[in-house]
Amino acid sequence: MASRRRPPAQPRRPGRPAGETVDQRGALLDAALALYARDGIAATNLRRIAAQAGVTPAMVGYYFGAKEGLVDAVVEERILPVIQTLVPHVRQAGDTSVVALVDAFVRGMHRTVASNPWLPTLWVREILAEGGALRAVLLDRIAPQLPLLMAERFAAAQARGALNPTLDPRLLVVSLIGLTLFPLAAEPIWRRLFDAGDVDADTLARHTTALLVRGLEADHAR
Amino acid sequence: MASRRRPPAQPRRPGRPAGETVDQRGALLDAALALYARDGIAATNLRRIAAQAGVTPAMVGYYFGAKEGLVDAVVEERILPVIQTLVPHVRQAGDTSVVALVDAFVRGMHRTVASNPWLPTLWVREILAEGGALRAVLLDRIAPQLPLLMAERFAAAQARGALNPTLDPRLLVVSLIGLTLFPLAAEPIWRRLFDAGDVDADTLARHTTALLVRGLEADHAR
DNA sequence: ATATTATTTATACGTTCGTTTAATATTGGC
DNA sequence: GCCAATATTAAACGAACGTATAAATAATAT
Repeated sequence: MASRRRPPAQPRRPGRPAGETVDQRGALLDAALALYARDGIAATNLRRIAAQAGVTPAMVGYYFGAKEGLVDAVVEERILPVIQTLVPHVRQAGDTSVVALVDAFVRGMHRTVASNPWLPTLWVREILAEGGALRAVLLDRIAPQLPLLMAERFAAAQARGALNPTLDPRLLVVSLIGLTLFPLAAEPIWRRLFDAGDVDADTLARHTTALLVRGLEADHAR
Repeated sequence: MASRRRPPAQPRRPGRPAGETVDQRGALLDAALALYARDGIAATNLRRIAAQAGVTPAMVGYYFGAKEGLVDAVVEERILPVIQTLVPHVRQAGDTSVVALVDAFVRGMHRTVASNPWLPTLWVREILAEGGALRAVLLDRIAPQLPLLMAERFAAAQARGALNPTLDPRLLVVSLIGLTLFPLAAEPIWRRLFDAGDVDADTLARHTTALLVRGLEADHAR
């Protein structure tokens, strides 16, 4: 866990540091991502990012021009690469069956979030929330690769009679997000609310696929 | 729609206004709620609220003490009353059947949001988002009346064999929110994403209950 | 009629924030 | 060994924000 880097023992004087230089630019990106996820982009000020990275606020201007440049770089070099890892996983689930596709998505999402816990929080505040800084990124860069692809596959499956015909293929994509990313984002809430310390990652995944595949019904083959 | 109230033709002088006084306090609450929903509580400054209410920022101090007092008053007098209207609707759906309970919740939520369009936006930013100003309100005031009640009913139904036994009754409440409030909050996104101008409120509600009751399966009685 | 209370504005204060500028120190090419 | 390019800090500026204060005007009580 990268916490505060430097207890500023003696405040550095200006000037280029000697010897092997550390990656201050990367440190700023890491600090920014961590704070963006914790507090939101708008609520995170450059002084805190700089402090966590162990540099002065002026370095943001030096490396990224301005706050917006830093946000863009975090998106490009830290966030998008992580989301890209989801794509092949879902794509490989081919046109075999709807259940296989849905299962691949649920598992892939859980795996991605397990190794990138900042994702749900960031998604809520910067994509789902109106005015979020990353909504354009979803619409322009992510959507064509994942949501639109899945909607097409659902529509095709429905056309060949392999999917509940009362569903809307596009809304089914929305439902999928609502049953995966949303519960992961709301996890702190329902854990406290229901005192659900016993629910582990596997229980959550099994509940989700069970609801999707079978619905509420008690008897499978009634 | 209550837009800017006063094109400040001639800037008022100080002093108590003559004649029949308007409800400036209520105007501040209305303006605050509208801006809280549009921009978020943290991002809304008192000067804008005051401007939309047609008064000066100092009136916030006069009526509510400070920013936090205004937020509390908006919660107490504008937000909680709306959420309360959901409770009897769901409560009346008694222990008859799980489908009836779920249906009552889906319909009730859609109806509440239809007449209070600010609800999903506010929910995302102030309850779902970490650090949101209203999460404590959910946990302390709303949760015991709705989510906990529903979880109990689901558990009871499952115990008597009237609900898919692979589901978790508590997670089912989370799933319900993820299939109702979340899609309503994300509506601007998926409408643009899928060019879904044809989807109306009824289509959405039918899709949701269809997925909940039956799941993905094509053949109901296979 | 006068005094007190209620309501409202103008103004100013202290803080925080994003950004800019000048200075300072090191590296690397010629 | 000099000189330009690179990397870094300290300091400060202007804008925006929450809040406090004093003055002003009307209503109400005595």
